[in-house]
Amino acid sequence: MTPGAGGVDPVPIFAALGDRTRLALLSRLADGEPRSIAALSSGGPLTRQAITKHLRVLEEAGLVASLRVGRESRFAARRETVDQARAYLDGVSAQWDDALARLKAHVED
Amino acid sequence: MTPGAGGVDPVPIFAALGDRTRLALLSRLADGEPRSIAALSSGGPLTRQAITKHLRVLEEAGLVASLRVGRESRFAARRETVDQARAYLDGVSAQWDDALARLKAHVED
DNA sequence: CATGACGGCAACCTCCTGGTTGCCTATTGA
DNA sequence: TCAATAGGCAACCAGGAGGTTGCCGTCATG
Repeated sequence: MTPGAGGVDPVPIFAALGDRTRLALLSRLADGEPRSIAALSSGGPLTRQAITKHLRVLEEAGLVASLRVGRESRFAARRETVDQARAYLDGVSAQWDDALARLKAHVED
Repeated sequence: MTPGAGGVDPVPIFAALGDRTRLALLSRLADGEPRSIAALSSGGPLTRQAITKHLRVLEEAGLVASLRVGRESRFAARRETVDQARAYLDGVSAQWDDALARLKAHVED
């Protein structure tokens, strides 16, 4: 968990992203428009229940937020969490750069 | 899989990242230095076999590359694949921006 | 050359995950 | 008011993931 070290645990985020169905759901929600469970499960081959479970996983990872409105619950993507995942990967890359920089400095001293 | 659309399948990459042990391994390897399986499994509580399995998962996701050297196989992180994951998340964020931009344009027309 | 370190292979176990089905509650609206 | 729609809850199931142990091949070296 070394890189970034920004409090947030990236593991559940990546785990949530590591499933095709969930990644597709997030992608559909990534325009910011909240959608109901029924809307999200219609069309696809999966049961409403399966979609619900995936949405809960995304929600617990913070990638999505739900809001109950009348008899339906609308889900929308949370950009913040996506950015945290990006930041973590940035940290990993930065580690590389630092190592290279140190190596270079050492060679040039 | 919509965002980025750059050929590479991001799902196995995120799935590989979505495990604490593997994320820690990648983090240790992210300085570019290749390390042997024995080196990577010494210290931690896990068996060499467990570490090996995790390394194979990382390798199949393209996050790591192995090179046999004498009697040991050395693993090193592959920056390229980390960047592909980042690029995917960039694509997700971009979808947001586009939607907002379209909305704004629509309001202002 | 014989011994120890490195690692692959396979069997096995347990628990979690993705998915289904059935049923029940609540809200909507004709 | 009552039927239809949206969704929650729980049980259940198959398969995969993470991990262990045991054993065997290979390379290095005292």
